[in-house]
Amino acid sequence: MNTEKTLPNGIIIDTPRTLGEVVRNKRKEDNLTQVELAELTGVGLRFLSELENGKPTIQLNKVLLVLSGLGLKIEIGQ
Amino acid sequence: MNTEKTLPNGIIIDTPRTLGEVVRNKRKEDNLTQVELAELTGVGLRFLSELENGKPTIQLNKVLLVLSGLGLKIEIGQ
DNA sequence: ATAGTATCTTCCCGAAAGGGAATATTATGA
DNA sequence: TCATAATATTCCCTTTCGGGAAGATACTAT
Repeated sequence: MNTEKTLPNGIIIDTPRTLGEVVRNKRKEDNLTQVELAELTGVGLRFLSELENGKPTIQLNKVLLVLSGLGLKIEIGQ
Repeated sequence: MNTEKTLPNGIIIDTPRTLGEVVRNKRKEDNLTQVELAELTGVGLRFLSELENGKPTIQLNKVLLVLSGLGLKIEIGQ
């Protein structure tokens, strides 16, 4: 996992795998199962499993749903 | 509470449409056509057009390719 | 305004990949 | 070990992607 932080609480997402690790870590911090998070965010269990395992070809809107449900913000900059 | 809309040098991505706007603006700043950016990043012209227009169901890895090609970083935080 | 040009969007096709629901596997605890 | 919870994977149908080309807009100069 990429633990480099450029800003407080900000993690650079360079690959789908990094994204998956961020999601899994936050979900566990929040003491949620995949089933609970899936229901909370309106995505399927399979999707969530694949997201956390770094599948590259998942759809953007569902990623945004999950991040939003976890209270995470996504930011783009130089 | 945090009333900041963005973190330093960053734009919060809340929807696919916002992402599309960021990509289009950066591409134009760099004086690239869609054809040029598509070739540069290895995605199709149609994909790039759909990305810039906010299509929700595009694939994550291709988004990352385009952002990387534009020299943009993606970051996740609270 | 009009012509001409550059750029962007949309259509078709086949191949590849996505998603939900169901099933299988793995991890955890008594 | 065995039962249960949690996670990963399979089945089947739908959707996306790239490529090429046509259609639609935008831009520029006269």
